[in-house]
Amino acid sequence: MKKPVRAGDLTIGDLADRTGLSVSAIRFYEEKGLVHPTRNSGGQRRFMRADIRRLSFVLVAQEFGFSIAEIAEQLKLLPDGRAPTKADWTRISRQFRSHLDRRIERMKALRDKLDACIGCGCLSLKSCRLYNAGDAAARHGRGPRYLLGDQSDYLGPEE
Amino acid sequence: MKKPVRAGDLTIGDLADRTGLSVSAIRFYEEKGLVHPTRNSGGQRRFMRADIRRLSFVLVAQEFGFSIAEIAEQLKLLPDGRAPTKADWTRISRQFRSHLDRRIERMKALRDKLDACIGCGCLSLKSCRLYNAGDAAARHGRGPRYLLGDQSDYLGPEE
DNA sequence: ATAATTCCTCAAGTTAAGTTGAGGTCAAGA
DNA sequence: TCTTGACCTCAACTTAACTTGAGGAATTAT
Repeated sequence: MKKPVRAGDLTIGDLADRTGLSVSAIRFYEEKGLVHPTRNSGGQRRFMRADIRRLSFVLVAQEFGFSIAEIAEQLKLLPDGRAPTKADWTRISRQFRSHLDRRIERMKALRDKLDACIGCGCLSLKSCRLYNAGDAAARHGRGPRYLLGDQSDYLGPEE
Repeated sequence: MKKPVRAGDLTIGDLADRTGLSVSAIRFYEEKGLVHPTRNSGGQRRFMRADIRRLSFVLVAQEFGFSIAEIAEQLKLLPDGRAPTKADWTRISRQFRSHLDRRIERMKALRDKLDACIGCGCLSLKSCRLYNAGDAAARHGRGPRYLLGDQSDYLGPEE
């Protein structure tokens, strides 16, 4: 009958079973600062039960397309030494929700632009000026100037 | 005064200027089958104006989180030899839109689960059974069993 | 006709997010 | 106790999506 050495302490394998992550992924996440296990006398990692939730959060955030660095940023809002309280989780969840909302809004905006573009058939020049320019959340220093149907489809006055 | 060799033909540099992509990225995309330029007598690539739109589509789709492979799949719906017509673009745009809608719905569903989780504070066990299980679009063979607050927070009857 | 650009290929490097494997230690159960 | 399974570290490999650089050819500008 396998039971935790000390109630509330989990081995890396336990945590893997409970989150669905691989052991190697959990070690990797530790390296990236997403979890901070302690070590037992023999040098093995020991996790808190709260880490199950921490890693679940990581997985969900990844599904939403957040990078590990961004997730680490969010997780800094949780206390490190003690187990997070209800208030701690509520705070981080709200923060996260607002990030999500922004992402969803951005997707919808892009989709609506695409819709407009379908409407015009994406072959006329003037009627399809769908810029990206206003998207605050656009990737740094990259991205398309226009959506579909760029004004440069028009060769210019010399033609 | 720089002008296209033949009306409608663009060098890789022209295309880079017009899409905001780097020259190397365009070569890379060719390799991945996203564009199919011809070559001039000297072996240099020559693109059609329609490729501006093709690459804009690639950029937008990437913003939405589609991989190059997925985008290539979509672009197969466009004719390869001739320039795409309005009907061609309408078809692909509609296809794409439905993919988008599914993605947005999925995000919203996840967000709502997260909301429920905020409601319960994510610390009670039984009240927070937010499974991923039903998500058809979940990544293959991976992902969290539960959202935040796994039932395994409950140590079991032996405690 | 030259010089300056731009283009070409091919190989190697880069970042993110992990996985895999070698070689060795720790812990749990019979 | 002893063996087997779980764990440890560290280095190297993997895929996606590109970038960078070397060495050289084609175009364009003067």
